[in-house]
Amino acid sequence: MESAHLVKVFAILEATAGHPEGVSLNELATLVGLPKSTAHRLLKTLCTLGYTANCGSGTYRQTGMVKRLALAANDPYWVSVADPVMRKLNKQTKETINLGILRFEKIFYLHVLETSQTLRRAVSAQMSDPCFSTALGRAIVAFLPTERQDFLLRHATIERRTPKTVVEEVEIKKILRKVAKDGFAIEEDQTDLGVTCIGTPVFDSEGVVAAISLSAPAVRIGGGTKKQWVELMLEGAQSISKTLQQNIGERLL
Amino acid sequence: MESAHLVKVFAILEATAGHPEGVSLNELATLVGLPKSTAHRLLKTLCTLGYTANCGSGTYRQTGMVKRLALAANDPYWVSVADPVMRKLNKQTKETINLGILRFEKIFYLHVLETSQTLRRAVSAQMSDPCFSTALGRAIVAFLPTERQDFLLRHATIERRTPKTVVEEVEIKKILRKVAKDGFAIEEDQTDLGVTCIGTPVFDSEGVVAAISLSAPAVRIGGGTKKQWVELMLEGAQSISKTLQQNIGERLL
DNA sequence: CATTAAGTTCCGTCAAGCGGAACGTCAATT
DNA sequence: AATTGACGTTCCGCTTGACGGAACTTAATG
Repeated sequence: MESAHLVKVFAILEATAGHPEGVSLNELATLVGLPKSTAHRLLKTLCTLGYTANCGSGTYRQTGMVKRLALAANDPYWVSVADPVMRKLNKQTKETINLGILRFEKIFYLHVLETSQTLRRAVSAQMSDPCFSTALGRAIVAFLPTERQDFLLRHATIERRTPKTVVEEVEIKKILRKVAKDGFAIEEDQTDLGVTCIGTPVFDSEGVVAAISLSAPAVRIGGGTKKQWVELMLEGAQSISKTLQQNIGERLL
Repeated sequence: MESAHLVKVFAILEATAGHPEGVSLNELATLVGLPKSTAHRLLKTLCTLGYTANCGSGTYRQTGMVKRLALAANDPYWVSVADPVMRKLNKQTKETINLGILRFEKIFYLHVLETSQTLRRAVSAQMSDPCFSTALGRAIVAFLPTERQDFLLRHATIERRTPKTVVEEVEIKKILRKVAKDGFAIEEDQTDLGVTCIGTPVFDSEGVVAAISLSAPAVRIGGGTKKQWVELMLEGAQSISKTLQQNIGERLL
């Protein structure tokens, strides 16, 4: 027979749509006509996938990810918001600045401003990279709810891009904790040998949605420079976040 | 382990989001990193559920249903569009006029204008009824793609509300074909004995999204009156459809 | 403190998803 | 017209993970 499973999942999603403040498990279960335990299991799965969230005391609500299902049209919007800030960073540092998002367990580049210097790592928009080895990825993942992090750790392909790429789950977890503590990610030789990246997270009103990163040959990132650039990147990301949060609802399509 | 299934399904949905014109199976499969046959199977399921559609020659696109997942906020919009028309019908006929939509295999009433007469069938917004026995439901289902109709026939609970309720699949199919041919649904004694309903479908740019119905005690619907009211209901539904189609995109949130 | 209602977890059963391989179909190329 | 290749679609045996009743936990109420 056909996927009865999906019918139920979507029924639950539709049902949560009408209740931005959250619905109780019971209400949901009766509304969609499902046994409590089944509704609960599905809801839990949806939570680990990030489409719903448990807002305490057993009530559930949709997250922004559901909107994003329909509105990948958001991509150009994010680019348009981030671009001015990225340009400024690009000018100040003379290095490559990227905007990336997490989509099906991979990092996709939405926007890339290349360094004007000849030694550069050439990426282009629409390309994707694994999410644990990139500063961009780490800057996003570290700020996701832990259940979603665990899920990604278990499912995302962990690819050894260079001999130095960290691939042990325990190590990755340690790194993510540090990123969460620091507020930014730094990565050396993880995706390409000789390339260092600084990644900083971008938040909308619901949490991380993207990150920006600076990537440059390690030889150009000295001690003082590094600290300075981290500051610039953090400021940049915060300024993008602020714009996103001010425009809540204005540009959802 | 956790629902790998859902991850894939949502990956596909997210991937289709960026391509309103449609994506080829191959592109999708490689984009989300899934074997072709798997991607194809999931896509087919999503199609029968109505969330994607096959736009010929093996390319697929999202339908408006994905938006509706996130935007049950559309409900008030539809009510606001339909209300003036419904009021007019209510005044002209002096009977109860309903606006309903199909949601997880049931008909939900979004808006009800009751007759002023004392003999009435009392429904209220937010209530739900089975989809095959109501004129409202039939008026919607009859205009859905056949695969989705079949799916509903197989999954929706077919409830015998009165001794006269039609419950045989073959009979229901026959009725739906007639509704599709006529452009409206008429139902007598199917949900409540002594109650007759006339249902007419409302379309947005993508297809049926709702229906309006008139429900009245059979004793008040004579031969001439019936014909006249069907005309009025058809006109009303068309006028609502027209408004919806003019506002494409304007009010998606 | 008993009682009820709601959320959460468990677990044996078995339906249903999986995906490689085989098959159709169409169009460009020789 | 035959050949090739690329892509969409279907098949089917293997195995996974969904199912949901019942038991358990927690919170609110009298």
